[in-house]
Amino acid sequence: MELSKNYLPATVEEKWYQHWMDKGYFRSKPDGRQPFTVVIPPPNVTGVLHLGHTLNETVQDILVRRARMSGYNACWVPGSDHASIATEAKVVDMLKREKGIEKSQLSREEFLKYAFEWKDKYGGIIYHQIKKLGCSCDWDRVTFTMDDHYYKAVIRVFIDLYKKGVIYRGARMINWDPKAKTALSDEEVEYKDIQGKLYHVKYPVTDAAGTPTGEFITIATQRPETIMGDTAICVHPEDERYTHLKGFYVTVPLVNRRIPVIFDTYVDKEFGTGALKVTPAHDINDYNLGLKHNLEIVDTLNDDGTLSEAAVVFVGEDRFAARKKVVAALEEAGQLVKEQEYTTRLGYSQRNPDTVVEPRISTQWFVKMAEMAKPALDAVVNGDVRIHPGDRFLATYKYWMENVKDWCISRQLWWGQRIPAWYTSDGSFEVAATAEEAVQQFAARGIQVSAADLTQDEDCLDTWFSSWLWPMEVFNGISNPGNEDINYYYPTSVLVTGQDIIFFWVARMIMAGLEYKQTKPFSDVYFTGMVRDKQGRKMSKQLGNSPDLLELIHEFGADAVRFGIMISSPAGNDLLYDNASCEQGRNFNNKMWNALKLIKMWEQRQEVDNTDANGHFAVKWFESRLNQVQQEVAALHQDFRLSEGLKALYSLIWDDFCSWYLEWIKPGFEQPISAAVYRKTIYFFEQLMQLLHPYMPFITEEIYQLLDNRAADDSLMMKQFTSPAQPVHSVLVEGALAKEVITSIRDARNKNQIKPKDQVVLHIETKHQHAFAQIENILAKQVNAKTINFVQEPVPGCINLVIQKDKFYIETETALDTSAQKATLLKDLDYLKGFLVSVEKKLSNERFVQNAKPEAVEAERRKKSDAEAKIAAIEESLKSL
RNA sequence: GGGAGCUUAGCUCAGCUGGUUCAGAGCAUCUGCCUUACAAGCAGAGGGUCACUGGUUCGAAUCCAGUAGCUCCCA
Repeated sequence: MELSKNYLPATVEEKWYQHWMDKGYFRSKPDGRQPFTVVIPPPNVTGVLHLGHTLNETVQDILVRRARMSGYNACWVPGSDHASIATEAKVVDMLKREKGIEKSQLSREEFLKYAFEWKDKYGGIIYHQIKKLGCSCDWDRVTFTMDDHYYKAVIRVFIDLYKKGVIYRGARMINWDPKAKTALSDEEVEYKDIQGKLYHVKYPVTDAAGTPTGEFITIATQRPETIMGDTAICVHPEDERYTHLKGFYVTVPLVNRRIPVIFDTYVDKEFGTGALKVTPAHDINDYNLGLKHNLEIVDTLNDDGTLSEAAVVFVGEDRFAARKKVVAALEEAGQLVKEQEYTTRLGYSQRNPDTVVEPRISTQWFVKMAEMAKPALDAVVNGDVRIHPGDRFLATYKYWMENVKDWCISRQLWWGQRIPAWYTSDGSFEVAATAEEAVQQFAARGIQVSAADLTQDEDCLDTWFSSWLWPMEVFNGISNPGNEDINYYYPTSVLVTGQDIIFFWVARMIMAGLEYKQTKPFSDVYFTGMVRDKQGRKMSKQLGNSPDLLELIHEFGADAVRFGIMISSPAGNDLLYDNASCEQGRNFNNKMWNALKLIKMWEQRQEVDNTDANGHFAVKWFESRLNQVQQEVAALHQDFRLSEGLKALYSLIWDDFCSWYLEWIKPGFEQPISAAVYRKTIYFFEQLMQLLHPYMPFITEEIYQLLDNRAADDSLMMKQFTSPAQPVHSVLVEGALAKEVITSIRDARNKNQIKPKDQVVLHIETKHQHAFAQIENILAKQVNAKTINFVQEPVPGCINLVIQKDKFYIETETALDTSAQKATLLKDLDYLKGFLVSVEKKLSNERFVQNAKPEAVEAERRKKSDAEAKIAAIEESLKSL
């Protein structure tokens, strides 16, 4: 079969993915083996995979494939979550744009029908991309957080936690997204530094009877549009500027409401004017102050961020438009003292990044976190759940867990699990799975109602309230506890995810796992870094610096993309993505492809003889080298240092196998090759492909299949690793010496401008002739030497080289520049002499000899004798020049 | 404001418990090669006061303290 000039990934990838699927290799069923379970961090159904996902999925596939080849029953469960806010927004948008329908015109059921249609249409895109990337997920296990069983599981957990008193309903200050018109949890708010203004506004002081004293208090505020909601002015009790105002009042500008001056140490005397306007409805700190001082709450905003009736002025205006108008009105009234530039931080909705979150008092559902946090914290602190890399995130995790606040889980949305709370007309409620059960519960309380009298809570649950059950419910562990799958696969092995969702998800999954399975959900957490562009900027749609995954795969091939993203991705660090690394991956593919072509050329040229392949130094050496790297890679995997594992394999394949080994065994033009060496070479290549397979599944399978005749069921992806033999140290040392000698001689040839085609005669003066005798042929070929002689003394008129303790004389017809050689030798000599001095100094230092470890002293002694031998060799060489 | 981390070659990063397997890798750069697997390649080479200042030590990129700069998390 004719092999193409370069490796062509497209058809190969298509072919093998289909083959693996057809054979059912990705499927997992419980059996007698140990499970290795990974659940995909559900990407949400709104989008496409970006490079961050790509990194994530690639890491998971590497772990899963390697486990599958190491005797484990590997199970990787794919899925996606419903992304309540983001998806609902997209569906609302689509309805308006494409069908001219407003959400308000639809019933909940009608809306959900559209949402599911939308999900079916776009949810598959992500799965398609994961497949293109070569991921070995068990596609029979795809799970969606709105699946029937999943929905029920979420409701079951809600009811259970409510009954345990962990979930409660109450009015609290929450984060409000006025665009999505829903509450958010604290974690869904992202803070950004903003250049804002501080407005200084003066409020006229009145006495208790309401008579103006003629005095004013000036406050500084960033949000003048909330003035109408002010219900007090607060000053520090020890602030002498204000102590005389005890018992006095001020009049709120524009609305002329009389509010008290209160005193609290909460106020910072140094900030602004030292006087704080208190707006309990619109600021969390003001809210707390209000609670403490029994202040009235005047909510001046509607749920869409416009001013409400309570604001009296500018009713219906958006909060930011109202701000301008209020400022203008204050100025006109002469109550605006000054404006000042001011840097502040504003909270933005994570899912509507252009929307400023509004603190708002609202009745919502909450999960009490303190009790659940405790065991989840312990699990990580005591190492039951191990976080990689290292414990860099331990401090963050600890801090959050120790300071965790209650979790607001209700969302004013339709796309999600509807809260199973049932209300009577007077507002009392019961939490139950169905209206019928609620009726019974009411009856138990002595309240007689019928199901028709009850209305269900309009709100749905936070998406993370479903995601935190993921490692359990993908195996129906909540909806059908104790089933075979959950018993076998749980707890899962590794969770691979971004560090940005450590609180949203990782922490909460641990809580849920401990609550419902009394066991951690996973043993290891591997945090990947963030993918940035090569200038270090975050990937973003606005910058347009995020490449499209399918285009990348089209351009370079999936293996090359996987390579590119892994090679530059040290564990946990951010990775600066550059197309160049995919190019490197593509070139690597090509290198392997060409090595295959070379070896296939020999297939018909085998010469059966009696030689033992291990008699060939190259074979002996590469075998050891292979074993060595195989051990290294295993150790790196233990530590989740996947990037370094890939580097080791890249170098083993490209440098050791292609550049050295293949050149060493390569027969001359149209010459035969020893059949034994050929078989061994096939074996090595197979081993290399197997080691690399988890990283680059497609090309490795393709090469594996082409290397030899394979049975129909023989697939590299299912081939089990064998444990590596011990590398032979002495052989590795000899190999390293051979490389050094070859490189040095080539360098000498270069420096002396000997043309590649010009042959030389090499004379070797060594005490270890046998070491060179076994590589004589290799050496001659690699340095283009006509003959090699072993000598006992310097050969005049040659290029002189000293490598380790041996001397080499290169005889050539080219005119030699001895001064350059001399200079090189003198430079080496100089260095060695300096080195020797430092070693001798150490050895003559009594404190060193006494204090240092014996091995260290011994090492120094060895350095000394080595250096002396080298110096002698160089000096001799110099003499002969 | 509180906390965590980082600073090593032009770029991206390795360097675990202090000692030449300590100053490394990949990419980029330079030189020479169209050598019958590969120019998406081959063969070589040159790049670094290990941020700065002190300290501990016989010995520090490595341990300690301080300084500067950068990044992230939290309020």
